[in-house]
Amino acid sequence: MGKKDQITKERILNEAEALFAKNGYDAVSVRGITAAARCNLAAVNYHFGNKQKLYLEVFRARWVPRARRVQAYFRESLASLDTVSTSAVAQALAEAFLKGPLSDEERQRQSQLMTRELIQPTEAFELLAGDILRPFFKELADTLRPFMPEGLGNEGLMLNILSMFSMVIYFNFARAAVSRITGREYDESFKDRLVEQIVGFSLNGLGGGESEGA
Amino acid sequence: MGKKDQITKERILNEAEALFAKNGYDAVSVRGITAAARCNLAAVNYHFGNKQKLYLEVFRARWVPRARRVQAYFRESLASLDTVSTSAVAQALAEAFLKGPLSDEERQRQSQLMTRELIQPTEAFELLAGDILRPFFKELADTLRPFMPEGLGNEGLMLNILSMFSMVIYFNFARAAVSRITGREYDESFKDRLVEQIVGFSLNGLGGGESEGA
DNA sequence: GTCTATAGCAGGATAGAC
DNA sequence: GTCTATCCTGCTATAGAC
Repeated sequence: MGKKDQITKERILNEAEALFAKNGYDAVSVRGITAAARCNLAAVNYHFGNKQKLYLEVFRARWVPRARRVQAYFRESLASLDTVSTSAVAQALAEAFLKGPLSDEERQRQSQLMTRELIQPTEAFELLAGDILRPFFKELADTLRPFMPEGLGNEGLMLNILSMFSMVIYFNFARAAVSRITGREYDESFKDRLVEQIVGFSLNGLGGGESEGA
Repeated sequence: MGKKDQITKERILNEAEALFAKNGYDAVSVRGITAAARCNLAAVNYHFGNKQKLYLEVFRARWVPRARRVQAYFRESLASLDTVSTSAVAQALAEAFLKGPLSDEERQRQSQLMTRELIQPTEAFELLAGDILRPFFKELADTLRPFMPEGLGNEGLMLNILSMFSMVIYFNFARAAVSRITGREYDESFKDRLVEQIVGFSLNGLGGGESEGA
């Protein structure tokens, strides 16, 4: 993004995204956004109608495309392998989300925006769930299905995927707590460690369906 | 809570907690709180000083004590067993958090308040992490340590605990997404299913090959 | 498309009566 | 301890100049 002459609309979108992710919808004022975007207060209403529509546009124009980039990265990681396995899927998933194609700042924005919608869904949740989560989980299910025990139903498979997913997003959004508990900063070496952790933890959970139940 | 004549201070705390959990700090107004508590606007400032101090008091007077109840429930579950195992710990943990001593409403409040602080820590995070999370994770580590492989350092053990924890809180706070993906409501039978899922998934992740418990 | 100016209202907080 | 009345700040949104 070397473009200094970004049009105002783009600058607003960028600053709005950063602020909404960091502070949440209600804590962010249109004044704060336009000040950060070095433009006039009225620009938000001119370009987006109102604050709520700007928030939705952040998801449409920023969040969703980045989620697709992460998914594409995941897909290419898998495609580059000779043989797929559960551990390969877990590895590709954890790497895509924790190291993947996004900058560290983008990754934080992405997971903060999503987690806020998971806690307290708004209109944006429909977009997030319908356009991204549901299709992606479906894709993961299709990929993992051949490796799952025969007795495992679709629900069991989905819960396994959600369990993996919970770790991936937790280690992204709860950085403060994770750093405090482990005493480690989120540098490259710790992210490698987290990928290793998620893969190791998931691998057994995914492969060991037979130890469930009584 | 049959007391209709709760003193105003208590009513304010209750309503404030519900509103802060549901909508987040910034989306909640002192006017909204006092209206819900059927008292005067000035009562918040009289009893708590200001809005921020009321928010902190919600954690001190409501969140922390409830977290202790959940921990006590977990401890008693373990203490009631003849032999402790990794699967028993995972089971007790998942049950304490997903079924445990709290009402469903309390459970939602609790995890929403915590998750908001995990995404975006405020002063309350110090309380939450210092008084509850850190000691509890330490306790879990001491309990699980004997069952872990010799090669596993403290960091590995902590990451295992955090992995379990991530599932537990995810299945509490991301109800909307989980329901949407699985197509299931959070009734008792589904909560049982989630406990089973967390135990099964964690058991192997924790390296519980020696899984003869419960 | 970007600006200034302002309407119109909701927010936190306080003063002072009771 | 609870109330009413009020201050003042900051918010969203719009009108209209340029």
